[in-house]
Amino acid sequence: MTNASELIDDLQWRGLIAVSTDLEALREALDAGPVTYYCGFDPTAPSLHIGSLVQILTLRRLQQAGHRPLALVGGATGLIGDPKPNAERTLNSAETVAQWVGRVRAQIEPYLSFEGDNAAVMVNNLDWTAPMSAIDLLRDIGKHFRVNKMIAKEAVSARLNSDAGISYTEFSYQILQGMDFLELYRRHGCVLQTGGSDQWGNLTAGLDLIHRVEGRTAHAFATPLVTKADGTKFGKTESGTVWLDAEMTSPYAFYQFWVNADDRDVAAYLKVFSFRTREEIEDLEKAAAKRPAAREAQRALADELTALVHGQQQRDAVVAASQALFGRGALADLDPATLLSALAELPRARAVRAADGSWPTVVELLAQTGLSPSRSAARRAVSEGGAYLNNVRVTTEDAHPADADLLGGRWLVLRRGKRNLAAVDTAEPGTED
RNA sequence: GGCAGGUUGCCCGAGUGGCCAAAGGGAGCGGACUGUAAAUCCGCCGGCUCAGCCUACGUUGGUUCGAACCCAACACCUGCCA
Repeated sequence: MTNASELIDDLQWRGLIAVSTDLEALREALDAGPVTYYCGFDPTAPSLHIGSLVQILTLRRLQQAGHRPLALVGGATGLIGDPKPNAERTLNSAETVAQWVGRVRAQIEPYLSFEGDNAAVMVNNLDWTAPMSAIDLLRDIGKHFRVNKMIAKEAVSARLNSDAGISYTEFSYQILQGMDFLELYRRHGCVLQTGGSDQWGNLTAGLDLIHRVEGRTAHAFATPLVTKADGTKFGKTESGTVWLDAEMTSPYAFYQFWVNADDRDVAAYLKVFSFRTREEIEDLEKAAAKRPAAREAQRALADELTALVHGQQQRDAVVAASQALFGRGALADLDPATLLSALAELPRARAVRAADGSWPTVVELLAQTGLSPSRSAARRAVSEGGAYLNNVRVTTEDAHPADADLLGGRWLVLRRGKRNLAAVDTAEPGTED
């Protein structure tokens, strides 16, 4: 077991502790032996996204230090909805939530070990919430919650002051999460809860409840909100949220997300997400400062996380694809296998010959593949010198691909700007492979 | 309920009868550039069958050769008074 000071120091150095209860008390508890701790994930979508990765990896870090994780998937809280600052959530059906519980659970499992003395346990708060009657909830739990305190919580007060207001349903959310901590304390001796800083109000609801009911002081710490230097929301790209599910965000897109991290953010991301040692991370920071254009730090981060989330094999495939697509060599020189796997990662469009045997113009293809939102934009891209066919700049607006351009006799690679790529398949419909 | 002001492109915001697809700023996009990052500079930034046409300045209708701009009604927002 890693000693407590080392563990806490490492978490602090990584910037993973944004707010916490008494850290000295937590150190003592961690030193006294393996601590059982938990973090909850609500099934609000069929997959978690990279924002949740901070929580998952924090669970993993603590387990690697010898402590015992409980990963809670909120079958009950997912039916209620955690108050968002701006708007009331739409309720999902019980079937949907149940299905998402299964998916989210399967998504978390690979990061934890279910063997050994500190084996992880998956729990679902529906198990203790569903059987409870309204009377039990109001008498046994509700009596310990002061409304004055509940409305003071940031999530609730923001909503009370907003036009959206807040439903009793969402107002009650903190009671359920507080109850979870109490229940896990009773069932598993859980004395530490982690979560995102936006959850702090909910974490403290549990601490208070345990204190009132059990007379015991438990611990909690919250990870910071991961931010981006340009002020936009972390975990989003032009094409939407970066999900952990390979079907929803391809491993290639996932890898590209990290490769494209801003220089100003990459050091912080390494600390939060990477399992590299402090020395290794500091070396990467130095390399980034010295030669930013090489972007070694981004590559290291993308490599590690793609392997962690999608596996070594996928990592190798997307790295090879990225090198092929962004490399210096001519695409025509690539071996067919590498070419095909690289193309598999890209958005795809199909092209057919016109009656006279010619292929559609590059402008047409840019619009069709979605690389440019309209034909006007595609035309502009060409006139600005930002359109490429097989990584060669297209210089005239009426340029057509020629048969000689077809890679492997069939494919075209289109690019707009530095990093937006798409594949065009020219095979006759029905004749492909 | 009364009075006053407002509603412009992704956002902020100028424009009060033709020179307005609409100033300026932000965001975004492209290029240069040191590998897909940043900074900086330059260019672009409604659509199309692109020297032209179409759509667009809250909604609907009207005045006019011509309207984002004038008039009327409606909707929503803001301020002051009750």
